Amino acid sequence: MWNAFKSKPKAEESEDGDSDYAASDGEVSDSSASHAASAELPTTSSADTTPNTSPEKKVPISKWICAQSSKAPKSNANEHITAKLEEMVKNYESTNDKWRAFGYQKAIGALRKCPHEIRSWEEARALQGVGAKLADKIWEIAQSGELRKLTEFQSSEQVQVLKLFTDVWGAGPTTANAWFQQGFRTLEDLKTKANLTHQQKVGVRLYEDLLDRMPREEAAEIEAVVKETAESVQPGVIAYACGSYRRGKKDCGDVDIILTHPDGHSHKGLFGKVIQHLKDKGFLTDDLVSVEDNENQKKYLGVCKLPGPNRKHRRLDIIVVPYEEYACALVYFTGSAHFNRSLRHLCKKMGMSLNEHALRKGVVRKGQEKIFEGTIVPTPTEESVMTALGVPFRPPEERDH
DNA sequence: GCACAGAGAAC
DNA sequence: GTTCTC
DNA sequence: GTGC
Ligand SMILES: O=c1ccn([C@H]2C[C@H](O)[C@@H](COP(=O)(O)OP(=O)(O)OP(=O)(O)O)O2)c(=O)[nH]1
Ligand SMILES: [Mg+2]
Repeated sequence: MWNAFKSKPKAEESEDGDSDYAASDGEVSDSSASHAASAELPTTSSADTTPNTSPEKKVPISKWICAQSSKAPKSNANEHITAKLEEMVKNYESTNDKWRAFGYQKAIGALRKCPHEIRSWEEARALQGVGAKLADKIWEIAQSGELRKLTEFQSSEQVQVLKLFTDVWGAGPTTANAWFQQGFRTLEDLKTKANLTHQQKVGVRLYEDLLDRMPREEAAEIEAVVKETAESVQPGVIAYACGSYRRGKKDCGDVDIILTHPDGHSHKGLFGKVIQHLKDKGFLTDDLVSVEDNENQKKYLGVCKLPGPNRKHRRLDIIVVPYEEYACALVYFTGSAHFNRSLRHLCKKMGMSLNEHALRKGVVRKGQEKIFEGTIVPTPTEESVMTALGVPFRPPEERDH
């Protein structure tokens, strides 16, 4: 029988990441030579290699999405197209075809930024990230309003079930497919017959609540609870909601809170205390990722519920970071994920590296592998992280790629 | 044919 | 080491 | 999926 699931290439080291990101433009792939040419964006004006200080490689930055504001035309003139392509992304993600999903996501970003409606194949093909295959599909939608490939997915029981299962927190494509192969088709099957990890049990039990997004006002209430608790445990603590909330989104999938302390050391031991206080209050209802014996705990992922009637369970993520890493941690935790991946990809092209801990220069890689870590570039602020890369500073609202 | 970010935690 | 998530 |  037909199998919609994309198997992993057998051999070693499959790199990876996950499906989505990209979008808008630039960020072409890679390989040796510095990009130089490439057709590219209308905005590309040559003469824009990074003003980056000295030794790093010169890389034109105008085409990288992290160097551009995410602000798009108020109304998406190609909504009828992007809606269908978004569906395709979900289908491909659930079937473990992450790089194909990645490609679609990139094209969607370009379509969103496009101020006019795409009507012809040539218009579509001219967009960064749209090749012949996607131009065919975009043209098909523009012409007929339909996408046969999407209809095909919708009539596949396997794909529909994989989507249902990958929406369980803690279950990805591999697990979802294993369940499908075992004959499971519904959440009830999972509850009664499947082997579930702790995370997946919580995910099934709170399935609906955890798929829901909350209004930002509710996220602000959750931020306040954590902030007050942290302050009571360690006066002077810095606590902010990042993620989509900090980017100003109207609704948030969860609340991402960063904790640190300006004295440089009082963040130590904070984790255990804050989590314990929140549990004593009855605020946290379930843990998803939380290190038992703390001290070096980096993150807490769990579920909370505000007091009172008619409240849903909400996902809450907390990270605690040393003050010296605050700027890089803020950039990371504010996102978006696409923005981060773009920024990190750009770093890599420049012979640098960026993670939630630090920005490094003089990094030596052999292929994908890092041979020498390089040295830390001091970055006291978010702005310093971006300008060190030659990327214009963007406020959180403009990093919503 | 290669690269598409980089890391923490659960199992 | 793989899977999943941020 | 795209781009090189
Ligand atoms: O693959 C990922 C996922 C997340 N992040 C960072 C950016 C993101 O903004 C932040 C918080 O993650 P989350 O999944 O909560 O994303 P969000 O941007 O807050 O969106 P949502 O409203 O769905 O929570 O962590 C990454 O760097 N890579
Ligand atoms: Mg979030």
